Amino acid sequence: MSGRRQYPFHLIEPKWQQHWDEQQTFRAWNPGEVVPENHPFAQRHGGDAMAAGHQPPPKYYILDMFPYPSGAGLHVGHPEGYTATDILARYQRARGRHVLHPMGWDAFGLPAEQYAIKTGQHPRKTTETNIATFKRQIKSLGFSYDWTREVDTTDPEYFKWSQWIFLKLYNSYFDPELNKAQPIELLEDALSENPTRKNEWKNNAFLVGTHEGWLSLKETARSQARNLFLAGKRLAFVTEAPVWWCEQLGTVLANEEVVDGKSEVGGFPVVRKPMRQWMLRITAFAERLLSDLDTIDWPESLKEMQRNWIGRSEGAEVHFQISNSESQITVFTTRPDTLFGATYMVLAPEHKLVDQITTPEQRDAVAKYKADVTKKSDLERTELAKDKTGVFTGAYAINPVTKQQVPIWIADYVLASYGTGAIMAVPGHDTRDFEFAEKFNLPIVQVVQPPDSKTDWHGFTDDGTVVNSTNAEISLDGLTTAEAKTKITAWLESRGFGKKTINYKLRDWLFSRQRYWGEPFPIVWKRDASGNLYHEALPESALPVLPPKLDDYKPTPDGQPPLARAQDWVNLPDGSTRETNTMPQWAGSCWYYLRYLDAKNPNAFVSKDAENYWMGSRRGNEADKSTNPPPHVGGYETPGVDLYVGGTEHAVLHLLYARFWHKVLFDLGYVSTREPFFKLVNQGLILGEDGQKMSKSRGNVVNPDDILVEYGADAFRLYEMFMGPLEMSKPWNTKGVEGVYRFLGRVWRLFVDEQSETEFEQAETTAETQRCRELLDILKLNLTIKDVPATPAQLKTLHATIKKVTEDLDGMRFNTAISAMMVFVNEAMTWETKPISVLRDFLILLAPFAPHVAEELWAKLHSSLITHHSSLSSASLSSASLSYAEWPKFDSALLVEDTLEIPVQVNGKLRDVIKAAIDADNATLEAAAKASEKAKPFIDGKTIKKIIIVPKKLINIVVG
RNA sequence: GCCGGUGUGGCGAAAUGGCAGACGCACAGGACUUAAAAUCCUGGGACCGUAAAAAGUCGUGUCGGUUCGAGUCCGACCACCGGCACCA
Repeated sequence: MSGRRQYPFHLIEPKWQQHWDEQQTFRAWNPGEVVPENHPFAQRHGGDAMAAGHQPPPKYYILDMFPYPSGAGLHVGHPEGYTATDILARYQRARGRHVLHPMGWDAFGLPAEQYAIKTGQHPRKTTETNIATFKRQIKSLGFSYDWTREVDTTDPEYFKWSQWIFLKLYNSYFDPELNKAQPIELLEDALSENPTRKNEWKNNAFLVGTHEGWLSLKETARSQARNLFLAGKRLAFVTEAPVWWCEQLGTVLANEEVVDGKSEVGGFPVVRKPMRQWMLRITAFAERLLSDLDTIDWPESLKEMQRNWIGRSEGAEVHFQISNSESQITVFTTRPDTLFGATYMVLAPEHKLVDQITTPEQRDAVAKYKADVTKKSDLERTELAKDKTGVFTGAYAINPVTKQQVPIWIADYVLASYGTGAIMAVPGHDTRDFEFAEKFNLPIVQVVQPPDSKTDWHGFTDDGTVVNSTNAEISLDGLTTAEAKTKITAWLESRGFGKKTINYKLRDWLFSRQRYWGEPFPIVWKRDASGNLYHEALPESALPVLPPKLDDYKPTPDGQPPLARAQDWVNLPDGSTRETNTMPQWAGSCWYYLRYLDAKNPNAFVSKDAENYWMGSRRGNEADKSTNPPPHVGGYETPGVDLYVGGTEHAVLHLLYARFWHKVLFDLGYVSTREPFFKLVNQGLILGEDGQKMSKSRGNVVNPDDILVEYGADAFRLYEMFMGPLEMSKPWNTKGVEGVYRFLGRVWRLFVDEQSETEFEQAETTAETQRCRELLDILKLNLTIKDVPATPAQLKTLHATIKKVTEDLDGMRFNTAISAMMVFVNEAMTWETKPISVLRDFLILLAPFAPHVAEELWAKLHSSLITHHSSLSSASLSSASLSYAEWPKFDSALLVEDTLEIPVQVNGKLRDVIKAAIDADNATLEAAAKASEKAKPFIDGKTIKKIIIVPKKLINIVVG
C-alpha cells in the first residue's frame, strides 16, 4: 500500500468539486443567454458574449459516448475516455474556446427490464438507482461537464423527441433522383400532379392496371390503395419478414445485434421467424453513408468496418429465362465477364420461385431439403459451411450467352437476403461454386486464363484473360477481366438480358422490439371501410406517448409484447389500438448529441440557433453545402461535434444508426451538417493486471472507487493518461498509479511549506477535525517561492515544457505531455528560488490533467500573493479562476541554446559528441569533428570520402 | 480466407530518417530514522573486458533492400490482438 498520504487530496478534491458545482463553473451558454457578471466565463469573454449581435467565442464541442448505467457501476475503462475528453475540454477552455462538454445516460435497455421481470421492481426505479451511482462516480473524478445539460433517454421529456424524430422518419420518403429524404406530403402531391410519379403509382402491383382504372375506384378503395402505397415509401415502414427471434429474450433483434447466431446480449440462440415488424429504410442511404466517410476524420479501421458492413459491390443483374416457363430468374454477379462459364444456377431455398419451378419428380427432395434448412439455426448453417449441400429442382434455365440449358439447384450456400437470392454458378472461377460442382458432378468450364500460365485455372478467382467466351454475336476472348466486364454488361443491357447494378450488404434496420423498457411508437392501428388494418401516426401534440403501468413485464404467452397486457392503454375510445412494440435501445443514442445543445427546450428537439452555433461552422456554412467539407479545416471552427471519443464496440451499430438519422434530419432541414461527428477517436481497452481482458470471472476487475480512496481523482486521471497512447489497449498496473501519485506529491512539495505541512498533519490527527476543509488554510506557500524574475535557465525549462505540453495536447499525446511535466518538476525541485510567474504558468499546464490540486495550489499562490506582495504587478496577480485562465504561450527564442552538443559519426556509427556554437558554420564543424580524439582512430589510415553535416544535428564522416 | 492494428529493457512506454530506451514502474545500493513508512541521492539493454574503469562488439519480431545513416522508408515473411466471413 501507499503508506503516508502524499498530499491531502481527500480534502482538496471534494472542496473543488463542490466549488465547481456551486459556481456552475463549466456551464456552457447558448446564443442569446446573458452570462452572470461573476461567472468566470463572463470574466474572460464578457457577460454579453452570447448576446444577439455579438460575435460569440469559437465553440468546441467535445463528446463522450454516454454510458449505459449498468448495475455494476463504473469500471476503469469508462474514465479513460472521459479523462481524455476532460483534459482537452479544459485545455480548449484555456485556449479561449467556448467548450460544450456534456454527459448523460443511455438508460433504456434489457438489464433493467429483466430485473423487473424477476423482481417486479419497475425498470424506472432500477434505472434511477444506477444513474445515481454512475453520476456519483463520474462526479468524483472532477470532470468539467455542464451538468445543466444532462440527458436521460428514459425521461419522457427526452423520449418525446425520440418519438418526434420517428414521426419525421414515418412522414418522409426517399427520393432516389434527389438522393435525399423528402416530406411524404410532396409524394402525396406528386401522385396527382407529376406524370412520371403517376406511372410509378399505376405500376404498383397492388393497384389496378391503369390510371383511369384508379380514377374509377371507389373512394374507400382508393384510400386503401393510397395508404398501402405511401406505407411502402415511408422511411419507417412495416413489413412481414423473416427476423431474428430470440426465445430467451422474448424479442426480435437487429442483424447488428446477432453475433455468430447468438444474441449479442446474453448469448442466447436466435432463429429466423417471419413477423410483422417496423423497419427503417437505412438502405436508401447506403451510398451516402459510404461516400461521406471520406469527409470525416475517423480511424481508418473504423471506417473500414463501416464500409464492410455497408458492403457495396458493383456488378450486373442478369436475367436467365427458365425453360418451358414464362418466368425469369434474375441473379446478381460481380463477375459478368464469366457468364460463358455459368454451367448451373442456384436459388436460395427460401427463393419464391422454388415451388413454382420444381418438377414433380423432385418435389419431395426439395421439400425435405427446405425443411432441413429452416430447422438449422444460422449458427449451424455457417459452422457447417465447409460441406456444401443442395438439391436439384428438376428445372433448367437458359444461359443467355451460350444458349445452353443449365440445371437449377437450391442450396443454402446462397443466401436469400443478399442480392436477388439467386446466383449463376461459375464453378471454373468461384471457390464455392467449384466445391459444389465437384461434389455434385456439375460441369466445370474454363473462361479465364490466369496471367501465369503455370497457375491451375480450376477455381481461379482472380483477374486474367478471357477464353472460351464467343458466340455468334459477341466475343470476349482475349480481353482482360475488366474489359470483359464492361463489354458484356453493355451487351446484356442492349439485349435486355440485364444491366449494371450496385448491391449492398446493408439491410434495412429492424426497428421494433417486444419489450417494455423502451420508447413506445407514436402509432395507432385502424381499420378501413373494408376491414383492412392500417397504421396511422399520432399527432405531435400526443407526444410523449408514455408506456402503461404494468405488474408483469413479460411478453404475453401468445408472443405479444408486454405492452399488450395493458388493454386499457392499447384500446383507444375511437376503436383504434396502439402499437405495442417499442423502439430499440439505439433510438435514444441516435440523436442525444443534438439534445445536449438545448437540453431543456420544451418546444423543439433543439433550437435552430443552438444547433447552428454548436454544430454548424461559420466557415462551413459559408461554403457550398453540396460540396464535401475538407476533412480537416486547419482553422478552429469545425462543423459538427469537434471530437467524439468512445470504444470500438459501437463501430457499426450506434455510429451507423446515428449517421443515418443525422442525414435524414439534414435532408429535412433540421440540422446544418451532413455528418454528426467530425473527428472520432477510439480509446483502447484497459486490460487486467494480468494482461487479460478485465472480467468478473477472471477476478481481475479494478474498481475505480478503490483507487480514488487510496490515491485520489487527480492521480487516477493522471495514471489513466500516463499508461500509454489513448488508442492502444494496455494493461492496468496499480503500482503505476503510485508513480503518478508520487509525482503529484512532488508538485505539492514544490509549492507547500514543510513546516506548515507538519502543523497541518498534527491538526488533522485530532479526530473531530479530520475531515475539516478549513485545515487546508494552515498550509502555507513554500518560502522559496518568490516574486522574482526567472533566470534564463528557468525560463528555458518552463518554455520547453509549455511547448511540449501544448503540442502533445494538440496531438492527443497525453502520456508524453505528463512526462514533460515530470521533467519540469524534477528540475524545478532543485531551484533554490522559485519564481512565482514560472510556477503560475506550470499550474495552468497541470490543471487539465490534475484540476483539483492545481486549483488548490493556484488559490494558495494567489491568496499568499495578496497578503505578502501587495505591490505585485497585475499580470502575475490575475486571480481569475484557474479553469478559465489563459493558456501560456511559449517563446521559441527562449529555447535557443548558445552551444550545442553535436554527435560525430564515422560511417554512421557514433564515435564522439562535440560542443559547438549554435551558429558554427560547416567548415568549423568539420574541423572540430576531424579533430575529435575519439573519432580519430576510426579515420586514421583511411581516406575521407565525404562528410555529411546536418546543421545543428550531426556530423557523419564517411571513410573508405 | 479477407480487412485493420501491434511487435522496442524485467514491465508500461519514448524517439520530424540523425546520440535507441525520455518519463514512470519494479529492482539493487546508499542517506535520513531507535526502527519502519514517507522522502532524498545513486545505479542499471546484452555481450566482451577490467581490481574498478575506459575502449570495443551486438541490439527495436525474422530475412532482404534503399540511404552517408533505418525502430522509423520499401519488399517478403512470422507472431499476437481486433473486426468480417459461403455477400455471388
